[in-house]
Amino acid sequence: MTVARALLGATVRVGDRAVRLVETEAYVAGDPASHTFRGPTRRNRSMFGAPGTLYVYRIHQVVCANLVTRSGEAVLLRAGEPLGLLAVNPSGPGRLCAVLGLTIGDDGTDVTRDGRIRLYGRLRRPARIAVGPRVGIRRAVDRPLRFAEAGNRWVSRPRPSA
DNA sequence: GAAAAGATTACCT
DNA sequence: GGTAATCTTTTCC
Repeated sequence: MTVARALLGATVRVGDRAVRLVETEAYVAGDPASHTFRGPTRRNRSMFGAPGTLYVYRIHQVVCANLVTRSGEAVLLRAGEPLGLLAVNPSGPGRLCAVLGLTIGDDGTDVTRDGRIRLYGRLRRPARIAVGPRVGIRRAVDRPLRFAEAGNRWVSRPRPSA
């Protein structure tokens, strides 16, 4: 979850589209809410890959992207601030992936080697980081593993206050 | 092979 | 604030 905080303010670029991350969630080993909780499966195999591997999964009719930090642990990219002149709304995991053009086909991509998908350092440091419970899950709901840039308009609702 | 659950989103009350 | 849409993966018989 150290990485989840460090990613706030970082830039993610996919092809010619880029966003500045303003909201993330950490999923760690032994976390009942994590897809890795019950061991490796066909879907989450990339989440056990090397750090920097992209874990993309489909839920309902939407896809969400994670960045693997350690084997079995990953950071969910929840929202970003559009860079450039994008008339889009990357506020929310599904929307963010749609904006970046990420698909299930990008699952398992190594961000440190792939040229299309890349991570950049922070443009500017978040003024204040808000921490709160994660959203949308049914297990371990109370764990404060959600991180967002305080006051940023692109943070998805409900906005963490602490 | 069939049923249930899910890290979502949008729309209705 | 609550529920439906919608569909893939997982899990159980």
